[in-house]
Amino acid sequence: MYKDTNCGEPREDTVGSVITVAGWVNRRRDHGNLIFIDLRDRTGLLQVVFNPEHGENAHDLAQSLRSEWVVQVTGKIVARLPGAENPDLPTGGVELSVTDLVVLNQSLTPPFEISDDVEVEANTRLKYRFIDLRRPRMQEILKLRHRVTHIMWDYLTKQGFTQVETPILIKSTPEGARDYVVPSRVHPGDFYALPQSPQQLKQLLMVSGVERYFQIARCFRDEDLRADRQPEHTQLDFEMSFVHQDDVMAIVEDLYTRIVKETTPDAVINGPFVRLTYAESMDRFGTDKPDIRFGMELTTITATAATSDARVFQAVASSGGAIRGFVAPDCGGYGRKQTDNLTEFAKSSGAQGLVFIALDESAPSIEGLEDDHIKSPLKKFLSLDVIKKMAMEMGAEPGDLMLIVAGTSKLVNTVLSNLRNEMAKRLEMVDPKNLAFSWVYDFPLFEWDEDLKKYEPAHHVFSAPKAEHMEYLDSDPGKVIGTLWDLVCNGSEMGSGSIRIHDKDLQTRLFNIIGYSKDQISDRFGQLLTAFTYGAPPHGGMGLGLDRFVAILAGEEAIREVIAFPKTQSAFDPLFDAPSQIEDEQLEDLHIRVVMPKK
RNA sequence: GGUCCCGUGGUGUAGUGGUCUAACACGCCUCCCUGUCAAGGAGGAGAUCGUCAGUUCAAAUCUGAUCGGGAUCGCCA
Repeated sequence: MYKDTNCGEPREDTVGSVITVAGWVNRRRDHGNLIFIDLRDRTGLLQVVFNPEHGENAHDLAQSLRSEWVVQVTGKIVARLPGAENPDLPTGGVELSVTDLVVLNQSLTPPFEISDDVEVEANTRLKYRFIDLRRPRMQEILKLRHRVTHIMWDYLTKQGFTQVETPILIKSTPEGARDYVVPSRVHPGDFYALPQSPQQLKQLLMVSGVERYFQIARCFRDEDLRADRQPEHTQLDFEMSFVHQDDVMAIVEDLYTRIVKETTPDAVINGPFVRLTYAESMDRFGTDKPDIRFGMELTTITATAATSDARVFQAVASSGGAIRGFVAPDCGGYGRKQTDNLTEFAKSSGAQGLVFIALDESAPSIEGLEDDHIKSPLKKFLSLDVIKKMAMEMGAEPGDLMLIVAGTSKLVNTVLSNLRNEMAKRLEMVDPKNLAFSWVYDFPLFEWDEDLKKYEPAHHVFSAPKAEHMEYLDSDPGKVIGTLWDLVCNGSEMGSGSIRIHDKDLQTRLFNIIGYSKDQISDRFGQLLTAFTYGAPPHGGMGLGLDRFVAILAGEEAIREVIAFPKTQSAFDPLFDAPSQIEDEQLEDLHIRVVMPKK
């Protein structure tokens, strides 16, 4: 070993001991005859002092030291001079008085400072990710992520789960996202696909009798990126036999609560997790991933609004649309600029417009509202009675701002849920330390796809319909509720699970409903259907996004921050310059010809 | 595919038609300095303002295109 002690370890009780440490020069303070170096390794910082009286050669050499050089130093741990202690460092009571210095490696001046409080452009950070990861914050996140997966391994092992690896080179079964694809050399013209998730594999493992499987599994999707989406992400994937919905939820709830408590003691986690049906969640929050840390729940006022003279409202109501809104408390004093800004925001989410009704705080009550208490672009179309009625339905008080959107119910929900989150952010209604988990369950099995004019699986095709809804499978598939749920935290989807179908005939019926042909079914799902004919146990499980979970624990918005080597929004890796062209010989081996797109 | 924001020494920012021969902080280099810890002091180097085209007597600044980054809708678990 190049060191017998870590930089973060020495304390007052080891004063007098002679130690050797090794690490990076974090900072240098050169006083001429006295040189201080903060030496950094994974455990922390240690001040080392070069004093010619204790090591002349070392002192001479130390004059050449620069940031990020890698050095090994030997010396004696001494107590700091009274008054020279540094209370900000755990090792701040002592320092290393150096007798010997070995330069293990020099370093160029790093492209940016290794410090948490320097914000560097994303591209530069990724190009020099190996340096970026030296920052204490990034080291902390890497360790946090490790601890999370460690607890998962430990906990699930104790619960009788077996970790099984599944292939990365598998078959393209296009459903949902676009596949990443790998050409085969041995089979000209054929391709593997990288798994979007190990869904079929884990179900096969249930048929194999594993009963309790888990994997920290890499999943790939060739879709456009977002702050919370990378081309490859990691999920805690698990599956259990002989379980019902509550059994699966109980495992996750216990596991996630433990992880939060053990890794992020400052966080305030709710328990037990809130349970909402999909229908209730859509009704109250307009989304299936509600942030339940604040109120401002949505109200439907279609009937009342339709009685007004506002043509927008009448038109929407008569065409079967929805008029909904929520109350932003104490925002009745918003000026033109602020309301314009909100309208702009609503439009960016797809709204035609945003109707607001500001209620002046000087109004004695809702009943006592007078005409000049009200500000609204639709004021002349809304009678005082209608406004009062809408305010009462929505629970508005004098001084509040009512925000209303009209349109198809899907659009209204999208706009209002985005707007609700935005208002919470602007009004600083959320404490970032607060982790509010909820289970959203009873999802519909299918969604009508307006473009394709057919039903699409709301989650995936393997979820079991509720027994009591079987009768609607053929008559009205949109009505069928599945044994299907999501885990949601702070408005972000953390994972989804279901009780799966384990019956060949039922699974085939589902495939038929979403319009798969016989050939497509046997091509993509033949192996699973065959397996179901050999004694498949009832089973269910979940896939839980690890990156999002760690990001929430770390208080980061983008999962990029919790992935060691992430890609940019255009799925590019500036560190390796990937993707890149390959040699002609490689293409030839793979029987591939490249056709560039026309400009 | 759409919309929006950003791109100025190594890093982060200021400058939004002429006074820019581009400013500031940090970093970097040289010298001085034995108690600093975001050390201090003195001096110095370093940028054709992402790229290309255009408007103009004059462009970092205006326009268009393009490239790159980010946010978001579509898309996507």
